[in-house]
Amino acid sequence: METAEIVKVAVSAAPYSIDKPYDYIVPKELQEAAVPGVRVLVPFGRGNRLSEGVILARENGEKLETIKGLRCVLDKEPVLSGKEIALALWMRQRYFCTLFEAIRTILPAGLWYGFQEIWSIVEPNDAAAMQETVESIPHGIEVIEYLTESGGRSDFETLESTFGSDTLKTLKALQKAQVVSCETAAKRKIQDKTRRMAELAMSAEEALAIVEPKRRSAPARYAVIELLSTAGRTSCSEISYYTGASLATLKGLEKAGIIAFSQEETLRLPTIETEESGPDIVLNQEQQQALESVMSSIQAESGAVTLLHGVTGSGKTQVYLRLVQEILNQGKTAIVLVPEIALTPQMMRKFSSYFGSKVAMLHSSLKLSERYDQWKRIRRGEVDVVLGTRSAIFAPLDRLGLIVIDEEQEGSYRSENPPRYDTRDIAKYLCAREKAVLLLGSATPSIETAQAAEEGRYQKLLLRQRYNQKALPNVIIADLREEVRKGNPGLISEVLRKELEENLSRGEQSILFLNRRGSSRMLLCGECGYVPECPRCSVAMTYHSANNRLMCHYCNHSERASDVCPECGGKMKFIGSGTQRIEEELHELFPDTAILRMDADTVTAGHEKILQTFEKERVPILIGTQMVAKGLDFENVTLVGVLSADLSLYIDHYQAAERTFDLLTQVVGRAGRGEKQGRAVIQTYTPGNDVIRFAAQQNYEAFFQSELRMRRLRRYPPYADLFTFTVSGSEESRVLRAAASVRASLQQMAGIPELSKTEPEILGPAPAPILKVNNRYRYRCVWIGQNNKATREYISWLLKTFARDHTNRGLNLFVDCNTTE
DNA sequence: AGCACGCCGACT
DNA sequence: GTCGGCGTGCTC
Repeated sequence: METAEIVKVAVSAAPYSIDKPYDYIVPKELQEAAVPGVRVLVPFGRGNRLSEGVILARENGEKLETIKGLRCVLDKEPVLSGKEIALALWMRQRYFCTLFEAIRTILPAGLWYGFQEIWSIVEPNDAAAMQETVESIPHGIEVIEYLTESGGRSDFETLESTFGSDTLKTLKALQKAQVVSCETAAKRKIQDKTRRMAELAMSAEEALAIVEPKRRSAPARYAVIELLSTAGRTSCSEISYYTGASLATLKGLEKAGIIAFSQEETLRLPTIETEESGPDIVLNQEQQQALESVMSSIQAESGAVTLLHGVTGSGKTQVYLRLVQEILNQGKTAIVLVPEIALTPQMMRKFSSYFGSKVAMLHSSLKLSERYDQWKRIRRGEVDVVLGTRSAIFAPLDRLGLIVIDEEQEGSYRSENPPRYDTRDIAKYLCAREKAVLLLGSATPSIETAQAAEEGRYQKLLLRQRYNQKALPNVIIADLREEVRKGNPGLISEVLRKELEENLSRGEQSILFLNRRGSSRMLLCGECGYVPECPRCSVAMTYHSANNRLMCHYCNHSERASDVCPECGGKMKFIGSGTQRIEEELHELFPDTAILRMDADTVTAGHEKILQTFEKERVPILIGTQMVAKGLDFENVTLVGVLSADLSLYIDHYQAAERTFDLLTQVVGRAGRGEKQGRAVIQTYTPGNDVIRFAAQQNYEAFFQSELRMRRLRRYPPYADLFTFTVSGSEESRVLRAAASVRASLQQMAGIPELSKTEPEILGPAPAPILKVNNRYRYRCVWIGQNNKATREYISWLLKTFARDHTNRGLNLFVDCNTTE
């Protein structure tokens, strides 16, 4: 048996149905470079087109005929460690994605290459024979002529755009005839940034002696040498800045051998105004106890999970900061995660005031290059604390001791694009592996987390005291049915009106929430009721006043907004989030009162700006949708009104109650942050509803118990796991038929003894909430069972079988566990 | 998925 | 005979 160096490669061109580590032989010239964790180019498939891949492992194995050779290595050193490769393998079986998709998620986007196929003319041995062959190939002459005009070479994209969809065929034929050749060029989207540095190439005395005589005639040269003799190695741009010398002057000095150039890598990091270091953190007794409990878990190195359940304003952040300090003292590192919206400049400033340059921030407003450079810093070990949103969980920290997930119930911890990972799962995996502690912080923990804590699977810590002992706001429930009976058809109830009046007279501020998620506006025909829909998706398009266009959020389709109905010729009018109507109603009730509104139309002015105006100018009333519900902290706000508490309650989703409770609790918590007692009015059509009652009482425990009962009854998480199978395709009838076949397969699956133990139930097929997106229809089936290894293995098998079945060509099937939508 | 191979019908 | 339609099967 002949042996050779073989590498296992995760190939990007392999779809899920055939994904596995593929073997490749390492050619002699790549023996050194081809190590696990580096990216490579490999021939893949019948056409041997080059595909990007990552080496997972290397071994000495049998040199089989079928094994192809590695084409080239793209990295000087590994971009993935062995641990990260293991994580990718874990993610694959957990989220039904390919290895390469998992790897792409783990690494920063800026690291990836863009590939170009460059086709070029081969110098012919026999020009006449070549001419003949080219003529026999369809479009051969045109392509060759084009290539000749373009200097003998061109990239595939350009060729395809000039010659159409048959271009590849022509090129392949020409390649076979050895008239053209193809090579793949890789180009990084984000380049490493370097700067030119200069230093003296001789002693300072010698250098000065050379430039001194010409001090008058060449002052710039003298100034440069003077600067370098005191400052040492300096970047060329800085030298130019301080001396006014041009790059030409510097180059002249280099040519004369007086100074020497070198390259130094620089990192593009966002500048944070470094404040003086923060004051010592003083914890109250509860906080201190929590700190000590977590510290002993860390000491125990058991990879435990702790829930820190602290009411709004109980100072969870203080505990996080102290914990991180302790972790750093032990020579370990920490990741602190916050929800998408919460990573405010204040939070960042706080962390940098305590941890200075040891902390790296990863948030959504970073540029691709900045994000990539932060990643490099972390990987080099220059960072001990990472503060960021969801994807920061993949920060390549060594010696990890602690992961904090703040407001762990937030939906933004789940990725909305595949692989749809849940950050809490990844964090649990990492902590178990590193024997680190996972701390889940929340004022309203998710039901799953609270149950795990109740059952003792997680350690549970409570913070009951509000900071400065402030009382929770008084909450009044306003029955909107009663208002209708009394003949008040408006959006503002009698109770709320009175409370608003009182606040106005006292000069205190109020916030009114409309329980709607977005802030979008739509168009509607005032006569026939026609609403413009996206031609590719089954959704109404939203109106953007900035460009007077209708846009679709699902496929990015956009078209000019017309003020005449295309159906009946009637006049189109706006329907919005409702904030405008509320504003109008308030103007009638309180004619001379200033009102601020935050919605689609005011978005261009900037949220920050509106909030600043609200705070500084003490505008009496602010109206907004859910986007203003979170994280606002205004001293002078003593009244909060929820205009329509029920709206999020009757969404067909197992988390509807949990989300409503969470939202109401947060909204109510906005009132009375300062010295004065706060009040909240919750308007509802269902005042008897438990969720609303418990939220009004700020009684998490009661909500949790009742919701848990409900979940058990309905077989929702955490008592079962819901796997949603979505089939999509461009022909509705085929999609529906395929979805029915998925149901049949699931029913078969339910009969397997290993799975029937979990008493699976199957629902559907039913149309997805948004039937059509991007011209693809979607139907779903749901498997209610348990997310365990056996189930996942059968689901994986089902997915692969579906993809391999030729009757399903053009259709797509994907699975999601305990989905967000 | 993406690609080549192969087996049939319509044509110079 | 040959060109090109799509059905079939594999990807180290």
